[in-house]
Amino acid sequence: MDFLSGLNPPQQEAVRHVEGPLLILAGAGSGKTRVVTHRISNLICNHRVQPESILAVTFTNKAAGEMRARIGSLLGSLMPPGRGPRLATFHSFCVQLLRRDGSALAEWRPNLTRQFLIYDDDDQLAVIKGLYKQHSIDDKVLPARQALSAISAAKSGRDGASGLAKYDHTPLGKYVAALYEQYNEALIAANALDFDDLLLETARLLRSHEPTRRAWNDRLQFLMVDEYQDTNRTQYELVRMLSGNRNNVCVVGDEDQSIYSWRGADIRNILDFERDFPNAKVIRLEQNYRSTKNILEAASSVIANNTERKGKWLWTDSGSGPKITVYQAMDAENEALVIADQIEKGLRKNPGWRVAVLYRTNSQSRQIEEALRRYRRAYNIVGGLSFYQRAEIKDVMAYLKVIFVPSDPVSLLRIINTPARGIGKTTTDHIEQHAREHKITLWKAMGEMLEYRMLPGRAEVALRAFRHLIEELQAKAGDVPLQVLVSEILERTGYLRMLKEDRDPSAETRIENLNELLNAAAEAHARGDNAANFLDHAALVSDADGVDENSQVSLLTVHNAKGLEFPLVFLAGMEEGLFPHNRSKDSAAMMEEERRLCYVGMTRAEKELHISHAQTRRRWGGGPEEAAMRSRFIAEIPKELCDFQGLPPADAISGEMDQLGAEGEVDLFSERGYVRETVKWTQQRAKTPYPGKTYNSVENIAQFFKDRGLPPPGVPRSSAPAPAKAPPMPPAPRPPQAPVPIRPPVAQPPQPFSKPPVKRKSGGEGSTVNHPKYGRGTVVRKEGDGEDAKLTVMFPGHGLKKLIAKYAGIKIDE
DNA sequence: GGTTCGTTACTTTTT
DNA sequence: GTAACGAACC
Repeated sequence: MDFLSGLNPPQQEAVRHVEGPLLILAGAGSGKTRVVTHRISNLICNHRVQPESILAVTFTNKAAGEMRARIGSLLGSLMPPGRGPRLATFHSFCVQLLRRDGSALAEWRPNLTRQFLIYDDDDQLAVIKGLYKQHSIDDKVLPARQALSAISAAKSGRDGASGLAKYDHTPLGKYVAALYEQYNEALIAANALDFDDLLLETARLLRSHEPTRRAWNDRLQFLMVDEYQDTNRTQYELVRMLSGNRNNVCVVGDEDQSIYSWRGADIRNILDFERDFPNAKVIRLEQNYRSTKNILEAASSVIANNTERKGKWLWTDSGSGPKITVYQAMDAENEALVIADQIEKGLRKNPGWRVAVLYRTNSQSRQIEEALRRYRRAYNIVGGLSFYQRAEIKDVMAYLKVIFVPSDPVSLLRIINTPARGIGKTTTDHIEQHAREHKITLWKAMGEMLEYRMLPGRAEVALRAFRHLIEELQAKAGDVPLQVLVSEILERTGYLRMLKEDRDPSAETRIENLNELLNAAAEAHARGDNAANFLDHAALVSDADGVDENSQVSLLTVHNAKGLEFPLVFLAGMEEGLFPHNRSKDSAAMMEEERRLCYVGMTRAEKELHISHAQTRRRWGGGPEEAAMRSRFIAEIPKELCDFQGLPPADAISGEMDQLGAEGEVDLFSERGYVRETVKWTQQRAKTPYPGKTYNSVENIAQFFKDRGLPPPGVPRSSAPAPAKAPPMPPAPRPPQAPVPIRPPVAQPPQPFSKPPVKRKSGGEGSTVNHPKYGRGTVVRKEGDGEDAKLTVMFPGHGLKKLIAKYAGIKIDE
């Protein structure tokens, strides 16, 4: 079978390459995913390579899934059913390997069993804070977060623990080294691995345990690594050891897109590849298939200011396309409104386009979200606080961990008094002290103290009841499906009751999140996952996994946009101090990374790129408006490629002024008042008065619309399982009068959402169902069939609910 | 022991 | 604008 057609010569060369090391320097948009998938297919189909003996490492789980799907469709029936290449991120591959062979590590890491827990960021922080408490270290002297990042840098960096030496001469020095030791000891004692450990311990296992290494070298014949420029030292070692003597290793990367040096990524891995793997073949992919000429030239001009690069100049066959608009807003609010306005205009012209708003910091999303909500435009936000990071979800997951691994101190302390059950600080302090003194786990200490009646009466009763509760759940755990266990946790621990009795409006959203968790557990069970897989999954999902292609508008950081493309891209907040970020101003190397980040952002755009910045911006809510200068990166774009718009820039070159308003149809010269007029009109049309209160947290979005008896505008947070697309809206009457534009031309307000096509079918989309709690609702979307079908149902007064037919106990009306 | 309220610091980027 | 913490109350 031919996997070469439609590819350019260097792409073909890469696909044809079989044995030996290969470095593919793939510029932005040069079709590298295509090359990788075609190459894997070629190996399987034409070179009789067993699919399982290929390991391809991607940057996100989502990228792995997409690659799997593409290879599947390339090979079709040629792929033996139920088989396929191994596709994973470094972290998830390491978890698989350690869950399988990790016991051998106990020789070097006492206590380690294959049932280890994965400690995420929160867990790590809890460990540090526990140590602080133990040693009475003041968090103000050395913020726990800072200690953690120092420890992580020491673990994953090139210098190892000696990297801590730089703290020696600081007031914190005496703590850091000790903390590093004790932190690691705590994890070892808890049979837990943090993200760094997953890589480090896998490397140690392969390095030190020959049978394991040999087995994996036999198992894996071909290795591929995507985004190689963002691998760290440990990942490099893993690549070396996994490739064995064969050196059938193919790495794909672009030094201009290296944006993770701050978490240990080492650009030398790609720069030195030819030295590390002698006889490596190098292939450059320099034809860009993604962007217009203008966008590509602008991005290339920016990145050309970096010195630390191999140097290349991408080219494209495509037309020049429109100029890049550079909009100067009065303030951040205006910037957000103008972006929302431009999204409406853009989507009216090109209804099928997917749109991304990219920014440097997550906190910038708030104002953009608010602007989009004013326009009633559904959006998908990636990152920020993800589903599995929410307190209520973490609480329930902590119960699961305690049930299966009662020795885990972090989880135990998290839930021992959540909901409040009379086990207070004094009691837990006692238990912790007892555990430390006798060098036993908290769980054991708890047992001993109960056995020997070492606690005051009230505390003892409470603690005994808690222990009993956990033991009962443990007894059940093995026998029931995961979702039943989760539901038992919610009921028996009183967690659900606690939320139901909570008058705080956010409690309701949290209950909804827990329902989502139940759904997720049911799905996991249906897939054949057990509790351990479920916990692994929760720890390893990444923000970028939450990108939803079905969503028309996505909000995300530039970091999360890596590897993605959108016809219409907004790059917001291009100001000195923000992008490039203030913290990167100290060193030239960090500034170059900011520039690479800017390059990544710009090259996401296929058709149109809109850059914006504000003259003033508040650093935080209550603070003052602070003057902001536009980013140096804007100045690095050739002026003839730009269309300068918005307020006359204070720092503008006079020639730019001529451009203002000259472009005719699309005019971005919207003062705040003008955009407000547009918004007002929009709201009249949609009959959704905007009360002036800011609904700035995700929880509040649902509330906002619920209060008004309206369906929510769309997907709230990406990481939560996504509800269906925008639900039907009541038809809006025409406004009495269009606003008098302060300046020409008028922005057309967005159209109200049209009703999705209704299929009349029993239990299908459009049919009515009856739910025991929510009453009658309309099925908006249906996935799957029979009793396993997943229904997204609109319940008037309760909003959108995603249900699994079998568990929800709903009746379908005919 | 639990809850409420006021103060504080906070914003890079994330597997 | 808000999350996290601690003091002061119940």
